[in-house]
Amino acid sequence: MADVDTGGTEGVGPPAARPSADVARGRRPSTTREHIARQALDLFDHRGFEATTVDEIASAVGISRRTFFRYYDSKRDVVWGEFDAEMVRLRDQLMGAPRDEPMMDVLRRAVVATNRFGAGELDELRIRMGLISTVPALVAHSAVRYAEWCDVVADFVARRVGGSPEGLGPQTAARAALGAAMAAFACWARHDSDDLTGEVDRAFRLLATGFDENRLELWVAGGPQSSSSRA
Amino acid sequence: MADVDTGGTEGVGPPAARPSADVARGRRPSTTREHIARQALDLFDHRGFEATTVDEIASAVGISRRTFFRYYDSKRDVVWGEFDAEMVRLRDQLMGAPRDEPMMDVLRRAVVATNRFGAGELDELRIRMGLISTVPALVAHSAVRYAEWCDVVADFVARRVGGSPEGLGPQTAARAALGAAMAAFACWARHDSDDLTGEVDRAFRLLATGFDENRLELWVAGGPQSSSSRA
DNA sequence: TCCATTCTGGCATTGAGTGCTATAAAGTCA
DNA sequence: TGACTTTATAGCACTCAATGCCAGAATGGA
Repeated sequence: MADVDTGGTEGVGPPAARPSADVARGRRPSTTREHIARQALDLFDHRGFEATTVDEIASAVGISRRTFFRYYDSKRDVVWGEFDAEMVRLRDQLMGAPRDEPMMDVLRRAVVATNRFGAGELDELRIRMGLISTVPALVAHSAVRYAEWCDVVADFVARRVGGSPEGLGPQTAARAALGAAMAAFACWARHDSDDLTGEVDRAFRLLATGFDENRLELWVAGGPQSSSSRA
Repeated sequence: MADVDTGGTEGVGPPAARPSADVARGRRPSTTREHIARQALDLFDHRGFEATTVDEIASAVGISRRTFFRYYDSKRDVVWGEFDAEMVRLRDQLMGAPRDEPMMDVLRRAVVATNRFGAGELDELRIRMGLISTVPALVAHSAVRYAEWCDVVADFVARRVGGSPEGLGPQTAARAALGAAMAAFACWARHDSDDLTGEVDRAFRLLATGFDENRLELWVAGGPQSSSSRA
């Protein structure tokens, strides 16, 4: 697990890794991660992910191929945007929850909370999630990116039930929760459910009730919505 | 999802795809998928997956690089061996279960049943699973390979609870079940739990009870073993 | 022997990703 | 203004996975 980070971590020093030093020294970056991501997503959306080469992205942005790889470690990583920041938010949500709130409730609320987006972000997010859940190379890469997500959840579960985060219990809970979240995102990205929050919420209710086939109200779309689903 | 199959599916015609025709016509294959897999796994185990090139595998087997790619679509696929055959077994297990047996029980039994291995296979399996759950490139590829597994489970769940296999319910159940299975395998491959069946069994009991943090007996290793865990 | 079939090997090509180096652009300090 | 340091960029060379193409080897059948 050594290439999970987003920011380039190479010999010299990547542009985005500058921790807002006192003053801006040295040559200024000629572009931003966001700008590259926008151009790239546009190309991916129109021509397809595999059909778009890094050279094409670079020249669309107006930088060299080599510079592209200083902003993103790989072509795949572009689709993930600023994923790391959400990881911090997730951890905060989980660790900050009251101790007496049921574990699975905390988990559901945390995932819902970290996935609340403004109307302006939703279009781009749908493109991102659509790519991630359909393009084989990105489906594959998602496993690596989501490993970090799993670690955070496993830590949380281990605190609740005791034992090591590496143990079977926390690992199983974390990976199952990941599955639920991925299913919600994929369904939302595919058909035009305008209620991402509701999908996440329903998925986690199924998870928390052990997928009881007798509680049909949990399985039917448009079932009882949680209060938090009215974003 | 177009490159999920194991057997090479290229222009000419792959060796392993021959459906046992009447007689053996044409030049005979100079090796087998199994032979290649053995040599490759040996190299991966000793030198590491990334440090082993396809050229090295090919020359270890005594074939050309080009021929390697006629037996396996990619270097990653070698680690997966004959994964497709198990997919058929899983589907049979799920579809053949009595209708009145609880859904999650069927699922648990099916996964346990499709993962029963002889003592002779366990060493190689542990190497395989260790690689799959640690090497980033293989962790990534696992998402693509397991997509098929998810489809099978989602079909089964959809039959039980109604609705489309693409719907949120079946997708969530399938991906969560996959998470449970992966956690069990990873834990077994990492520390030397000699009881793969037991790990799978425990993971699915957690899943079926909604990860209830109050039922501590489910979370503790060595808790109440199911009858089927005595392999 | 001729022929169709099947597998193999070599060659060329594409595309991702990395290491190295020279250079451009910016601020700092004298 | 002119070194000097810092930071970012471009270009080149290289490795490696993967794919298409084609010639040729091995095999059985007519």
